[in-house]
Order: sequence, then C-alpha cells, then structure tokens
Amino acid sequence: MPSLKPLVDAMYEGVGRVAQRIPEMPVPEVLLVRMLMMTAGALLRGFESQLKPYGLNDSDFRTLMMLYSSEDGSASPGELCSLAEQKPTNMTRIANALAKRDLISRAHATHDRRQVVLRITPAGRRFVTKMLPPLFPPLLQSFACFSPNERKTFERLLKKLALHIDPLVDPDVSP
Amino acid sequence: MPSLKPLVDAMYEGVGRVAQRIPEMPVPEVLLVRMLMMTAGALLRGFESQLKPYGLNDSDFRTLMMLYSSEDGSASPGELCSLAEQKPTNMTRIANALAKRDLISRAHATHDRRQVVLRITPAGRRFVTKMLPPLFPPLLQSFACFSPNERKTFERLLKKLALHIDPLVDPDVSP
DNA sequence: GCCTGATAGTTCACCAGCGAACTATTAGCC
DNA sequence: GGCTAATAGTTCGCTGGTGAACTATCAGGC
Repeated sequence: MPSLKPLVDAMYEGVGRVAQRIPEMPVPEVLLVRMLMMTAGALLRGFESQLKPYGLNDSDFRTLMMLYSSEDGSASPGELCSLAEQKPTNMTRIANALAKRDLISRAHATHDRRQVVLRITPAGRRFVTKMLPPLFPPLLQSFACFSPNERKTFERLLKKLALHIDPLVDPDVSP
Repeated sequence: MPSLKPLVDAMYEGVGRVAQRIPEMPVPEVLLVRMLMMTAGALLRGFESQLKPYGLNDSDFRTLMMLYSSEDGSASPGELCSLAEQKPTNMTRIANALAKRDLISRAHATHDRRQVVLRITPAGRRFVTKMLPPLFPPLLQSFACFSPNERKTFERLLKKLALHIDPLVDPDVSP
C-alpha cells in the first residue's frame, strides 16, 4: 500500500504541468475528483484487508449486511443488485459463495416462481454479530482527523455531491 | 447506472436498522465511508463511460497522462506503478496496450539495463490534446452544485482526510 | 573477478465483475 | 386459452487486476 502523501503531491504537480499546456483545464475540479477517488480507493483497500481474514470482499460483505438489515432477513437478488450497484451476473456468484458457507439460504418465491428469495441464516446472523465490532475502531480512526463540526460539514457536502451527480450519471435517457 | 438517491436513502435506513441491533456501531462514520465510496464509484463509472469511445479505461488514461505531464515525457514502469497505485503486473499490460497503439514507446535505460523507459510519442501527445477538452464540461458539471466556498471547504477536508488515512492504511510495518 | 542479495519487469494462473445469450416464468391481449 | 412481450436469474466468455514464481541485471563484500 503506497503512502498517499507523495501521490497527492505528485498529482498537484502533474496537473499543474498539464494545465500549462492546456490552460482551459479546470484544475480545481480535476484535483477534487482525483483526490476523491484516491481517498475512497485507499479506504476501500484498507477495509477489504480487514475483511480478508473472514473470506469476504466488500461486495460480499455488503450483500450479507443488506440481508442482515432487512426487515425479515430476506430479499431477492434483483433488489440486492440495485442496492449494491451490482449486476445480476455478479450477484449470482456472490449468492453462490455465501450460500455455500451457509450464511444465507436460497428458495423460490411462491407467488412468483421466477424470483429467488435469499435469506440470512441464523449462522449468518451469528457471523455478522461476531465479525462486525472489530471493524469499528479502525473506522473511527479513519475519521479521527475531523472535528465534530468538520465531520458534519463533510457529510453534508458529500451528500449534496452524491445527490447532485445522481441524475448526471445516466447516459440512456431516451424513453 | 442506478440512481444514487434511493441508494443513499436505503443506506441510511439499513444502517439505522443495524444500529438498533448493534448499538455500539459508529453510525455517522459508516455513513460517511459508504457515501464516499458510492460517490467516488459513480464518478468513476461516469468518467470511464466517457473514456470508452477512446478505448481507454481510467488506469490507461492516468498512465498516459502521467507520461504526458512528466518533464521529458518519459518514466519507468516502476515510477508509474507507485504514482498510479498499480501493481507491476498490471502496468506491464497497460504499457503493452498503449505501446501497441503507438501512444507510447518502450526502450531500455542505458545506465541500468533492468529498467524500461516508457515515453509518450508525438501521436500520443496529439491524442491527449484532442481527447482531453471534451472531458472538461461534464467534470465541471459534476461539481456545479458547490459554491466556490463549498468547493474550497470540500477540497480542504478531503485533503485532510487523505493525508490522515495515509499512514493508517499500511499493515506491514515490521522492519 | 565472483558470489550473494536486492531490484525491475515479465509471465502465469487465478479471482472479481461485466455484457450477451439463454431459460424459466409471468402478464397482457386477442 | 394461447401467443407475445416482459421480467428474474443463470451460464458463458471476456476484461482488468492480483500474487507468486521467474528472468535479467545491478550492487556490495570478499
């Protein structure tokens, strides 16, 4: 895992040099988006390294947590796909893996036999309650650089950004 | 591309339900890190969809841009690896792909024949100057929700966060 | 000069995720 | 009731990225 500091510095320099040749480049925005991706990537890698001992990656983990947090502990692959930003293909594989470990179960829906019902098992619940707490301290540590006010401000701006880019992303808007 | 709004809402709800069962969970931090990853992911997907017509993904693009922005237009794979947060394996493949399109060239360093010198070609420079400007408007649009002050604040906090998690990520610190 | 260890890249085998094609089921419509 | 279109999942083949093993080169001690 490379240290971020030199990367951030190199990025500022590199972007600056490009801007000299292409002056219309929006430097602040480039720096923002790059730093955002860099930071998210570092957090993700750190998180997945914590999940690795449990044999999970972030997608598996999120899938399991969505079932854990659902009202009745069940959901269809399709629902999970949209919530987890996954394609059906991948959700099939994830469900296979989790089912193989008996963390979730598979069944066909009675009212619509096309649908599959994934449900977290008691073993799955025990697994979550056991593995979750150790993840908290590093997470707290990650944001320990923020004062309460800064944390609030950051969350507010981040949420604003998330909801703003929301409608921009989708290219296929032809009805 | 799914819309982010319902995802954000669902996340807030889901995390809330988990917190009822596991009260020691640091809810604000969980929301922060999730929203950060979600936003960065959406921006990345949007960006890569713009790169696709040029036959590049973000890694290819960053590699090419690092060469473009370097002082003399050249660098070794190792340098690019550390700056682009890539493993050597992947950099080999990226360099192969870019070299095949004559956007960069390959040569052995004279002073250390282990090293390889990657250099952006004139065609590569033309390619960059042509493809770069169309990327700017969508990028500006992405952050158009921010006032100048908000943008500054966001960048400041993001940079603070990036530099803070920097030393936390690395697990192998045994000398 | 020569052996040992370190370093720079590459190759190989694998995993995670995706698009396209396919299957099974359901809904709508005549 | 039977045909058509739409929907939910799965399978298959491919791309992007990784760790482990390997090759080639260099550096340092002797």
